[in-house]
Amino acid sequence: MQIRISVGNPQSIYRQIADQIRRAVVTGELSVGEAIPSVRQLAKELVINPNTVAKAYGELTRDGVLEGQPGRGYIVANRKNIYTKTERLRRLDQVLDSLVSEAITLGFSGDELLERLSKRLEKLLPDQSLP
Amino acid sequence: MQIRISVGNPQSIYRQIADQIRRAVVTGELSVGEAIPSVRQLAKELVINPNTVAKAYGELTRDGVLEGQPGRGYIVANRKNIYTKTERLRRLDQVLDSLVSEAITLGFSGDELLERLSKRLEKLLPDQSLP
Amino acid sequence: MQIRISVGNPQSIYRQIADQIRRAVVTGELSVGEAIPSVRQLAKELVINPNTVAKAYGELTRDGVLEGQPGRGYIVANRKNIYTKTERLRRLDQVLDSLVSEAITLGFSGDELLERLSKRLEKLLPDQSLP
Amino acid sequence: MQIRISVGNPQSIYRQIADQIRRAVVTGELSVGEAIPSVRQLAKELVINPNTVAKAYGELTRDGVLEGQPGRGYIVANRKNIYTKTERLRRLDQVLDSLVSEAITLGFSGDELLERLSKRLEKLLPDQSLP
DNA sequence: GTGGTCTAGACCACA
DNA sequence: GTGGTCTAGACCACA
Repeated sequence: MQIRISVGNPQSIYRQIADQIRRAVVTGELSVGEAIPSVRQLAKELVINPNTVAKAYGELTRDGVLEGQPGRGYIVANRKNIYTKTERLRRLDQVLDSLVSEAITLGFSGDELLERLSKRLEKLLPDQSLP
Repeated sequence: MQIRISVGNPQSIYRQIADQIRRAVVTGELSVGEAIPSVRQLAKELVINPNTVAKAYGELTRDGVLEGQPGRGYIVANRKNIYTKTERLRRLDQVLDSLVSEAITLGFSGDELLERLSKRLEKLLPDQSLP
Repeated sequence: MQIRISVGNPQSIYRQIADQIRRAVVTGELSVGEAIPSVRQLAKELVINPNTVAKAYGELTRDGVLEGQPGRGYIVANRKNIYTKTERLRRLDQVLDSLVSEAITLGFSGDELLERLSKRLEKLLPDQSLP
Repeated sequence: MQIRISVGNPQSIYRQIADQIRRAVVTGELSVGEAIPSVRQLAKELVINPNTVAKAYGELTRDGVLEGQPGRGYIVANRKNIYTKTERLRRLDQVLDSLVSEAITLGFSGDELLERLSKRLEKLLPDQSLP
């Protein structure tokens, strides 16, 4: 898989990496058990500090998206929900609130936002079929 | 107008203030030319650091929502959009893509995500009616 | 509260810090809403790098033990279970397996281990009364 | 004797090997003076790096569980405890305290913890009978 | 080779 | 003042 970062910093670098891996897992570009680039390899490729990559991988591991194979890098983990329903909603709402804020700042209305999300979902998840 | 902040961390305080003023302008609660509380007055009222209020007003001024009246505080500006439609959509989509990955990772489906966004919008923007 | 670290490294420094704060919360030495030392202050006190303290606080925040107050440091969070029953058991078992390993290495039998845990519980939680 | 490893990450591979040999010695499955598989043979059998096996044997040798027979592999040593009772308890308590904090943080009570430890012991040490 | 920990220190956002 | 991000780089554990 190909990861790209942009220094035009809307998002921090480690977040850009984590997001892209999340997306690749979600879209099936990466499958369970598949190895991802090692911390050092990716850092070299992107010309960033290994610590930054490690931070992204660490977050993904804590969220159950990746799994460290001691001494042999990271693989895509067999996903399962580790958070309670309440906690999952809390996390979703937190992200949604940021989104709404950002949308308002950009001058979009609630309806425009909903419609645009719909379109992105169709594009990102053409074969809608998650739990 | 009445501004409220909550220390519950989801959003930074300056963003809470800026968003509330944006909404008030957008819903017509504040009209063009109307004066808003001074930096010091609002900071005192909310028991927060004046820098925080100044940061919010500064962002709103840069975005053309407010207009500083040297020596006499801020008034609601005659608003105009700064970004082109394309640029605004590009920025929104960036945030939306991040949201979708995160939501799916948390185990939500596209439909659940849309529904939840709807609910948050009702809560955050009860009197919907944007430009 | 007083945090102490020892370079005799059975545990990494950030882990020693996290453990001690966990314990202080559990025993009631720290109560909900109480502020803990700032990252920089504690780092200075312990003569270690701020990043190391930040790592400990970060873990505790992710586990819902602490809560960051943007710009104003960390406080003890209102605890709630964020993990599913399955995940909580998985995490407990992981720690238990390490413990058993360590106990075996030290030459203790299973019965001795159980008995000793009993004693430690009495000492650490004299007023047993958790959910 | 039959050694099994699992790549599921809880314990490092070398530790899994060392623990299994300790258990076998302790339960009498391996008796004093008995030879164990050579580093290369076991590594080949488990399809792992010989360094990993060597690391396990090294630790066991330092702890007096095994004895290297120059040129002829390792045998089970006539075991003696290296640490004093006090030192062993001190080390155990350190791990136990860490366990208790973590368990309570995860929402388990002392009783649940004891019960769960019991279960893990049954699973990990089915034929209980230590020195 | 792999990742994990830690330091020293810069720079930024926010209160 | 607070924490967050990132770099450069050392050293260690493990495979």
